[in-house]
Amino acid sequence: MAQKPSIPKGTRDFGPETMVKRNYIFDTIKSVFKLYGYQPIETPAMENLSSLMGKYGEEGDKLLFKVLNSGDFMSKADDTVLSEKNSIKVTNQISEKGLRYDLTVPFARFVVQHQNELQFPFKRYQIQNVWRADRPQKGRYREFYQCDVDVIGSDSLLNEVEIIQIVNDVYKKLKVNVVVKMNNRKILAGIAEVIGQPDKIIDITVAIDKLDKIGLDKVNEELVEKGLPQEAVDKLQPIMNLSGTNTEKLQQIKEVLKESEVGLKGVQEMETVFYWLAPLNVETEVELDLTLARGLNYYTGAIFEVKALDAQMGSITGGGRYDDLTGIFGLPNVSGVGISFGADRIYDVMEQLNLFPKDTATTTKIMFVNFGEKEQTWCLPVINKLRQQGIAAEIYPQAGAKMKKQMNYANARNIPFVALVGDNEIESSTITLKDMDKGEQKAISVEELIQILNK
RNA sequence: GUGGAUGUAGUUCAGUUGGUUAGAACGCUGGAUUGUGGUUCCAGAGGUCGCCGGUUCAAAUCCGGUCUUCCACCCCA
Repeated sequence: MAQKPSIPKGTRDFGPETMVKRNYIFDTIKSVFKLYGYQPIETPAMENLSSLMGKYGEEGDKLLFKVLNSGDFMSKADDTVLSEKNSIKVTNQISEKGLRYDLTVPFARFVVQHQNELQFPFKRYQIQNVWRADRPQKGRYREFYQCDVDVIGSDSLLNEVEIIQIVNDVYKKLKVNVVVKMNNRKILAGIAEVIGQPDKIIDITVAIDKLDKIGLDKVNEELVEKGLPQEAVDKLQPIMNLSGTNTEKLQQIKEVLKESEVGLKGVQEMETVFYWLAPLNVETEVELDLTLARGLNYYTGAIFEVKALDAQMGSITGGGRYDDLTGIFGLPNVSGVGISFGADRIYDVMEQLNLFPKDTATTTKIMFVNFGEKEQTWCLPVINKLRQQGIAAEIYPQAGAKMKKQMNYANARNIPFVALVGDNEIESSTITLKDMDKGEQKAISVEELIQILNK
């Protein structure tokens, strides 16, 4: 007895209607990327585990899918390691490949490996799926697509400005209302420095990040729990209570950070970005949010996060600047900045808000009813002609199938026109064209048919 | 990884304190209509009640395990 087929947890099949909508998102994003001069690359689904481990923090390592070695890997494994039953050590013995967790780290690897073939600053885009062994929920999958743009080999803040423009253009095209939240790791480092806890920066940022969600009191509790002295937590309070416009916030934070060189550098970077952005008439709101932390620990400068305004969903796009990602792979001092659009979450948001254009559902424009082999033979050259004109056309493949069945098929597939060619039409060299929406039909010539369908 | 909910026809869901042969709507197939779909009418097919085990004379219903989906935490696109 055949077992019920299924797919792994957190993965999905996509049917035709879903794919049409997904492609709409991919095409839109891709068109904007190209418009700004980015070039496409792809990298393998698998990377060497050594390239992936340690880049996403401790949590990230756990969420990596590891691929077993090929062959009789167990016989080669060290017995003492196996008997220890330590998962991490055993993994090292039996797995040396893993599925990519994001597109940024493979990109850094790519840049280092191909540095001599690339023209810097290198602007690339990459649209591929990534895998995370997370527990699935709404808007969280184990396999999902990221659409990344990065520019590497330039530390100009113009790139940050460009990324904001790209975000604006993409969401304007998709008709999704969003807010771009921005922060800077240097400011966060400065804060840690000023309160005398520079090595606690990760704990501090992770806790501050939750301000919206759990409130000030709980954040303070968590900070104390993580081993921060009370006086340091106290010093942090004015920062968490910042308010006003971006400029006002920066003004206040500058005061707090006046002792910290890094911190002031961060503030200055933000000021520059906002200054250059101002005359560009970007409609999307860009908000300085000092509670924005982002977990990925390779970020060193600007960090971005984009949230949909009209739907409840985690961040749908995120990124930032990384000063030394390529350093780990042997190419130091190359700065990059990029951002990643989460296609699956964007899809969920657009589905919720009903933002997909209706006509994307149509594929074939006209279907020829198949009355029999003789009629079929007459129709095929006509269909060829239509296709040469770029008109999507097809014929029902079963010669002489019941009319009702054929019409039903066209209707179910949302094909807007049906052509009927039987004895009468062949005799007079015409085609009876039926408009499925209006239900009207008329006899016309092939030339007229092309004209009507080309509209 | 921790805690909670969920699973019944292709789909969305009913199903009483455990009690004959598990239902509805929509969809599907055939017919009314042999050159006309979307409306209507008639008929029909379709279920190991997620999976495995246990309690019971008897389990969709109670218990345990497991998997899926969803929710919260963690983290994130």
